[in-house]
Amino acid sequence: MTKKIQIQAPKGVSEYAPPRSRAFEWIRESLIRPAKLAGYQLIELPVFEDTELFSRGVGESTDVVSKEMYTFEDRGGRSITLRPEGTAGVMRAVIEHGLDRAALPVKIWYSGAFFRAERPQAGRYRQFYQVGIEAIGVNDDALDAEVIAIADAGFKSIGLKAYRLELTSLGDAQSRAAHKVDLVKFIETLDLDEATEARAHINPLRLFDDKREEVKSSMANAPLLLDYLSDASKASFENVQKHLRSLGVAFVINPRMVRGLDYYTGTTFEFVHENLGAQSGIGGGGRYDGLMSQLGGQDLSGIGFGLGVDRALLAAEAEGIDFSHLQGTDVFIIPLGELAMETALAIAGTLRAGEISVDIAFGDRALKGAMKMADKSGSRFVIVLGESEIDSQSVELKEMSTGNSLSVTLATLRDHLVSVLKK
RNA sequence: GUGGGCGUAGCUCAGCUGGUAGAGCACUCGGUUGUGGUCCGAGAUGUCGCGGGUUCGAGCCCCGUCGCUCACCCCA
Repeated sequence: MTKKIQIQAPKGVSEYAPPRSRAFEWIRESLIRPAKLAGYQLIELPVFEDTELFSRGVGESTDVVSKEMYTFEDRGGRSITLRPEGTAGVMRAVIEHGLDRAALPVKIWYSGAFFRAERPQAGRYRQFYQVGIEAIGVNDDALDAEVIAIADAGFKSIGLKAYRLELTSLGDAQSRAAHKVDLVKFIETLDLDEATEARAHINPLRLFDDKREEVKSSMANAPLLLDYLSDASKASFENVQKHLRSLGVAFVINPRMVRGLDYYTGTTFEFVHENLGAQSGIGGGGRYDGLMSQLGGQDLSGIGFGLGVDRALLAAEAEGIDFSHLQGTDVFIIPLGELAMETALAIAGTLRAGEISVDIAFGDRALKGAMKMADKSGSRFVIVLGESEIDSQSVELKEMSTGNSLSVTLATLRDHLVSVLKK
């Protein structure tokens, strides 16, 4: 006798089964809809790429690349990595297909699963979902602002309120270089443990992101990059803010914000939710000047964002957003007997062809049980279909929320429902 | 990689100082003939994560192990 071992999902993956999957699907759609309405076009990419794409694109010095990638060798001996983020892959595809040789900017959206080999915790998964956009080839402050506004519109459309948009600028190369000199000087005066010291050495900016109180307080007086911006960078950053204000997008400046990926330059931003756990970032992005040329393409700038679908769902749940409108079909048909089932199937087909969703009570259950099913399904209307209805070719269309019903002939049922459901 | 918490019916959990298991929700059927949401009745469901130890006896104690979870690091 072999012992049965229950197979479980791999550690740390996020999966969504009904009924929660309804909310997930709706949120994913809602988050990306503003981008579609703004002229962004879909790109479907592989979930795995040549490992070098990420080490070169995202940056060898990032934690994401150095210790969080799912990397393996394929049968041809190539080093393959499950994508940990979206931007590098989009850049690769844009270069590979020459999309950047058309009119600029190239405006792309994507949606899919990403992978990081981290220790899971609330809101942090090994497989997680993001939607994102990239606008490549135009350096325009108005575009920066619009990209941010699109992300904000996505969050607003699902009803989120308890979040803030944090904004900063990493400036141009010379601004960053000047700041780095002083920052390193400052950090050298601190008494840090070895691991933190090492991190500071790789990227001193990362110390701003440390959550430990002692590190936070010792960084309180650290020089801020925003104070080192060149005149041009400063003007550009102010311009982005001006556009955001006129768009009515609320934001706060966070000069201590740090992004985890190395390619960011200029405008960077993060959406932070207020009642999630430690993993409170629900989306973020920024401008990246050198990424494309780094990957062997033209020297074009780009800006984009990634929004966490899993976290947006958690945030929506934390805010108590109501998903009940997502459940149930428009119509639930209860056939009584075999002939009625045949008719029910035919009616369902006709209605569905008119974009009306229809469920049927299968399995020959008692009327009372079927009514309970209809009730629990959340369907808006129910139709009981028996001999008398078939004889008369008309049904009682009962609205579950009110209990009222209306007699409608089968011939006019579809048109009637289309007009009722339209509003 | 480091630290804390937890693993009991499908779900949420209770189980007192050790005496071989319970509630609520959900589910099925019923409360007379073709109409749900409330109410009432009946029913099904667990190798108490796994392995070892202590004990006459362990869901409760000890050791190990696996898993989940939260936090650090980092990030969506």
